[in-house]
Amino acid sequence: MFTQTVEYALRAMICLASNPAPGQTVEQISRATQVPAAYLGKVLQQLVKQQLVTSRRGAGGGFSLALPPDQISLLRVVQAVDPIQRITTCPLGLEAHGVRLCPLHKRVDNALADMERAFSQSTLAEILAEPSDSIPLCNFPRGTPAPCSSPQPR
Amino acid sequence: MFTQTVEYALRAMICLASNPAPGQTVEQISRATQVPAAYLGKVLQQLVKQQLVTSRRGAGGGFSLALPPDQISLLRVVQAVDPIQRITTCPLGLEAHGVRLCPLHKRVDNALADMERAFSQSTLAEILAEPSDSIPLCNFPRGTPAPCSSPQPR
DNA sequence: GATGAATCGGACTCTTGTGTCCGATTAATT
DNA sequence: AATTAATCGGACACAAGAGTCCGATTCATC
Repeated sequence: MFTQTVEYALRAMICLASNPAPGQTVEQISRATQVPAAYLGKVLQQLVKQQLVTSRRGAGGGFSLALPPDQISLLRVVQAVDPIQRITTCPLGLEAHGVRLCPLHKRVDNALADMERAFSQSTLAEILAEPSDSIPLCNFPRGTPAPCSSPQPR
Repeated sequence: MFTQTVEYALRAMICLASNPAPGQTVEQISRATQVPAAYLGKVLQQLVKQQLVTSRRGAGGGFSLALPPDQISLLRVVQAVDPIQRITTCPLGLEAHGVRLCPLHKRVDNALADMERAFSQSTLAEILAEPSDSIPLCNFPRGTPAPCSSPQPR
């Protein structure tokens, strides 16, 4: 249903949002999100190009959010890497349908619209603030000693 | 978002449902749905295997619905050819998450659940019965002389 | 200025979805 | 029995998604 890339992008954005210090490297994000580093680089590029993320090259460089986490909806992330294509005209190209979709495509498009709405309604900030035993990307329940953002030795 | 195959399968099922006479051939369905005949054959095979469609080989053969149209939901068609994969366990394999999804994956899975629900609620029969100017697969507004199920010369 | 750490971009590989083609099989008709 | 109309299955071709690799570039630090 969703591409790997969308899943990866969401993880990366959550990772960036969960650590206030700017400039996480691909390596760091890769470790936290368990996304293959080389591919993660590509995904981050797309996010940079869509201006959801900023990057700095060279030593001390890395990636940061381009906006505060409460201003980035899941939808924006999804649209940045693999846009939800709404059905605007009849896929069969039937003239009689045109913009007035038939009942079949109307339903499919409505489902897509619901999806958009759902994703537009939650932001990175909201997700991180939500009280839950499971903290995104973190393999420790809330309140245990080792926080997920602590550097892990390799 | 949805694969071509899902779109094709839905069209084919609507086509079968819209014509009560059993045994439409790949050629006929292909013409009505504008799906490449050779590929449509593959898609129909999947629907046969999932027991939504029956087939008869040889002269006079073709495809028919295996169930009355009011007992076939869009969801069943979707699940037959490209199942919506719900998120049941943490995609990162984090033990602390397990079945208790984190807020991020919870939201994604909720969206998938909404999708399932939406598609489970409409049937082929309902779609065909819906009053609308646009009749599925048919390039003529309701009430015009040439019905979509009439045989087309080539 | 040299070194090292990092992103950036392009080229490549691998897998999967989409689509074609054809021979084998099945069944109705003549 | 021969012919014809149809599904069925496998092999192949092409394109796009997923993932790897490496050289070029940028920038901080020594």
